[in-house]
Amino acid sequence: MSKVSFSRAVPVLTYERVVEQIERAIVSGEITPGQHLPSERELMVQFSVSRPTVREALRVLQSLGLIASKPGSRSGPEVLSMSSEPLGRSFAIMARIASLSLTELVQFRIVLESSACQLAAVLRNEEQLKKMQNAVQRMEAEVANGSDSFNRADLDFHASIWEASHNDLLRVCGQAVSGSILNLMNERMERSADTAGAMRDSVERDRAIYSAIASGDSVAAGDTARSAISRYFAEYLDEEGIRGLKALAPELT
Amino acid sequence: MSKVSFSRAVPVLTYERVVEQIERAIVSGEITPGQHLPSERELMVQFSVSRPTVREALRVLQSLGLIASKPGSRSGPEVLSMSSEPLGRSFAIMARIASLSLTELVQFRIVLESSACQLAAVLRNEEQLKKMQNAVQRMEAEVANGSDSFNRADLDFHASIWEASHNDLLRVCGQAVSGSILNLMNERMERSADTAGAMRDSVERDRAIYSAIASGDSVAAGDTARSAISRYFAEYLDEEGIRGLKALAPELT
DNA sequence: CAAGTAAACTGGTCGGACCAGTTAGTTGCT
DNA sequence: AGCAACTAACTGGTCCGACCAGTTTACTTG
Repeated sequence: MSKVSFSRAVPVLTYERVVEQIERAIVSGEITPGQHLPSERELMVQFSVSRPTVREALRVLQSLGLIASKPGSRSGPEVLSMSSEPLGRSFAIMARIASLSLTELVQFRIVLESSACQLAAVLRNEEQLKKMQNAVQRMEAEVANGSDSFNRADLDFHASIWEASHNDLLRVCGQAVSGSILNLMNERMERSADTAGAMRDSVERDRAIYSAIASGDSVAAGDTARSAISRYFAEYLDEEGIRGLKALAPELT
Repeated sequence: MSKVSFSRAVPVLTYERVVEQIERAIVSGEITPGQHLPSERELMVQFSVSRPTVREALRVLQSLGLIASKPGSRSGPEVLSMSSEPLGRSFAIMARIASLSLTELVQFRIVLESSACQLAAVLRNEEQLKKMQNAVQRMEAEVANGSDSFNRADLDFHASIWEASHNDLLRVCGQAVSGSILNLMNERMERSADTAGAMRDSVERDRAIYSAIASGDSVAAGDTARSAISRYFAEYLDEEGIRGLKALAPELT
């Protein structure tokens, strides 16, 4: 009684097979970032397909963030190293199209960012700690100078946390979802933030997170970050969202 | 002293502008999933570009998971509803190309899966609970019947947890990273699992997680999942990975 | 009126062509 | 001989026109 499981008999498109072959060559390390693919005209003879087909395949690979084409370049399309851009784009699309609720986004961010703080508390080095401290101080100084430079300092602070977590996956996803939340909130409501009071609250929260990370207490860092973010977003969530939040951050009660 | 900030003067590619316009129309809800775009020949007159240009744009949108083209369809490319596939693809690519370490992947999975368990403990309904129980029982029954059907039951169990978390973002990312871990481990080492003993351990772990979720205790559910996954992967991680794990799962000590 | 067929579409692929930009090799000048 | 300017070759971006195989629609025919 051998269980045979047939797979969908999908028609094979020519350009897809070109994509497959090149993608395999890249992810397998056969071609490494920085190297160059053959030119389109060279590829069309190697694959025995027409140039439009080659170009459609290259466009797909480009939208996956795997390669970049530059006209005039004598050396053909360049193989890129990782970039968070296509992932961020997917996140943004999902957030907007996929009926992804603000609740889900906020929960996701809480999970990622508090975990990053836990990791950072243990893995951060002096240089990264210095960056965080510097960013917090700049936030403090910029409270009076309008929201633009303040927000930049705020972003720098969070970026240094991601960096200190030593986990690129956390960083990329966290930053992507943070951006999506900003977009979603910007279009849903007037940003009630940007007032001096809200800025001072932000500084206080970030300072608390910084202290916990600096002390090396991962539990405290996680708890502080969790409750800070939770409290910040709680007012925007519905009842079920609040219940979920309490499950993620029991220390809120 | 007004701060002007110039943006990169990127040359505007024709097909990119077509992508932009269609993408905007889709994410803004102007065209909803299930509806159809005009045919390629119709699009080329609307955009005043040639068909190759239209096709390159459609290929990009297709690789983003936004549309699907089917030859012969009288109604043009269909606008799709969300799918996790492009996101999963991005994850897989990042995992393999981006020098993403197993440590990072495992940390990420622990964070997502334990959080899903916390949420599921509070938000799960009876039907989802039933699914989990059913899956665990099937795992138990299939221990003797080879790894194939056992793994299927295992996957079903985790899938029902994701479902019960009521957070699609967690689910998509969690499943994507789980797949990447499997791939990475499969090619790095012989799968030492699949033995009856390893299967029984899995059953025991999943049963513990199930009990915690069923009891509605989110803290216990999170702790159980965290330590279960951590213990499972600990042997594969390096020293820094272990330190990070301890930061994420203090109850391990 | 029903069944079958033919015409009018669809997307997939191909070949050839032109343009603007970059680059490398060559030429010409000092 | 060394260096600068120029030219020719090649790159990707865009376009045109054409053909094929498949599906859908509408018409013709029994």
